[in-house]
Amino acid sequence: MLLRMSTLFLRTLREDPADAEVPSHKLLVRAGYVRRVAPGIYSWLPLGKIVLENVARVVREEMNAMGGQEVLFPALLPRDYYEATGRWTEYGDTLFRLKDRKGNDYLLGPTHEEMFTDMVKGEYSSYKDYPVTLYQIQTKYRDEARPRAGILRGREFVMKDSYSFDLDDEGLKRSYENHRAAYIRIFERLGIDVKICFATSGAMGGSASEEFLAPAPTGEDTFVACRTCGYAANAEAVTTPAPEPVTGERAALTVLDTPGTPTIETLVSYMNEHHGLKITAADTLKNVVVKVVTPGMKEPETLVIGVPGDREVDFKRLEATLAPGEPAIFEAADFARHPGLVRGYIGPQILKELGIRYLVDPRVVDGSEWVTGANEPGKHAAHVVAGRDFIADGTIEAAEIRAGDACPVCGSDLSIDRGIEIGHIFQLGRKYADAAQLDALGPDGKPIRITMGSYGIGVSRAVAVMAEQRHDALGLAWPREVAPADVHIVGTGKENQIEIATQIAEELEAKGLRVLLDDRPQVSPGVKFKDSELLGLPTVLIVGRGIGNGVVELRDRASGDRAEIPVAEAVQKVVEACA
RNA sequence: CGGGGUGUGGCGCAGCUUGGUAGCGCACCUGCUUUGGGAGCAGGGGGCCGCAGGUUCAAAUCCUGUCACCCCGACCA
Repeated sequence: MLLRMSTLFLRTLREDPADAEVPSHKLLVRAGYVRRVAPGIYSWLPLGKIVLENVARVVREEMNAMGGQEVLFPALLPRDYYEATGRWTEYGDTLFRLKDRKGNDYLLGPTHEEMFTDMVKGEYSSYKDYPVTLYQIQTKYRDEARPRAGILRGREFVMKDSYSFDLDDEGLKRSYENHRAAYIRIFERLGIDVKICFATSGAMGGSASEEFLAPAPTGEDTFVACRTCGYAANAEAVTTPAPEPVTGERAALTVLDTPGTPTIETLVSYMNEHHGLKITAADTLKNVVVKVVTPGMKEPETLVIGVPGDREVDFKRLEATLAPGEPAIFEAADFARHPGLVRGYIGPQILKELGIRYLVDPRVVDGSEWVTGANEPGKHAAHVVAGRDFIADGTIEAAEIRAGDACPVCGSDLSIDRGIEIGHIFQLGRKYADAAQLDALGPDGKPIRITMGSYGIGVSRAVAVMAEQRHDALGLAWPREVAPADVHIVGTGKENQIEIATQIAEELEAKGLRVLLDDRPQVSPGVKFKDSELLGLPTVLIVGRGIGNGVVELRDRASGDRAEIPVAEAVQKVVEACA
């Protein structure tokens, strides 16, 4: 492959586009890889298209190697497939819906569980056929409430999704592990740094689930990691280790006057100043009321969450643990309907009486002692002991997490970072097989319900992730495997440099290298250098002023290393550099 | 959906307060010069100022409405 910039359809921009915030968006647009068409919808120009295809190629090779078979479903789908699983309605506004000329409903596929399941059901019927893994690389459509960050999160994106179909749980586990191993290889080849994190399975349902998060400051997901034992988890899925229960004699519950202390902060300082206590926010028990709407339930449930007073309730974590129930803030009107709940002075002591479910942070173990509300305006209670003065209905992971929190596996300090979800694998189980009645006929003539796994990789997102993880002030720096070409040859000067550069380029092409040649006449060296850095090919060869002395310059984009080498050795040296 | 902001040649922006014949940089075209860090000089092409209505002798500018887009939060490969 030899691309000549004199004819290449490419225009780089000197300035960042006005709508770009994140590095990948700015650079991919400036370097002429993509152009925006509509919110969250982008076109791929020649160089970008090559990168995208390279990513897809790597994914395809590894999926085939692990035994996957590629298929392709339409992006345009009729409604009825999604009606059976209830997702026509469940998916809500995120689904792109349209009608054909007859007025029938169609949709643009946001994901294809139904199609895969249906296809397998249509073709396979014996236990002898299983297991099987199918995948596709397809454009997906999701009408996101707010697309952002360019390619990183569009409404149209390319995704590899695969599904494993197994006869039993052990088989599913095997398929899952195979995918996990394949994903590790894929991201290694793509040069994407990933952290494999325990995850919640969210709207898809299912059990075991891990996310591949690419650490990046611009990431939308928060995850914790333990340097000591390697534990890593999405913030939504982190578990809090419970301390040992506390035993022994305890002071009796005491109700104290604490006028004007509806917040933890005011409570702590009042207690310390007026009641001679020495407490911090962590010694208080904060009780947050929410109402939970569960699909299928008429009335929202009133629920009280107890967390240590120095921590906020993290709504994202709360939602993840309550799913499919949806928590909402308890408003003034709700308090009005529950006179037993005194805003700012709620204590768990009376919740049983009120018939309100009470869930606590795992740190609130039996025997732990707290300062909390006394269920009267201007009054709090001290020496409130869990298990004695109140009994919680269970624990809940809803408190915010912090750097330094204890690792649930080994107890070391956890760090917190942000990452981009680039892959997700999970054991779906039998949800879709149940909906589709997907069975195999067993050796005993009885049907076996198939169990499925679901595995995704954001292919177009991977392009943005690489840009996010591998760039500097000057531009992009692609890993070789996906770069638009192996080497960028720049010919600059008023003598015969371009001719020589072209010769070298042709020789390298003959040796099987992918070459980008800057043979633009009348373009100043500065422009060519800037472009080479912006475009970010891994190896750059400059055929310039050194030609008089018989030397050219070899550069490594990522490291910045430069070396002068004799022209005669240029081809050989480039081949070595690109090996 | 809540909050903030912006719509002016392909891209980035000024002009709007105080109405008066639309401007700058990049990109593009022509010529000459230049050639190792986004070149210089000269000349040139390209814009129903988001859309609709209104006020006015006159609207990019003022008023009303409307649409779109961007950014921050709740949802997600």
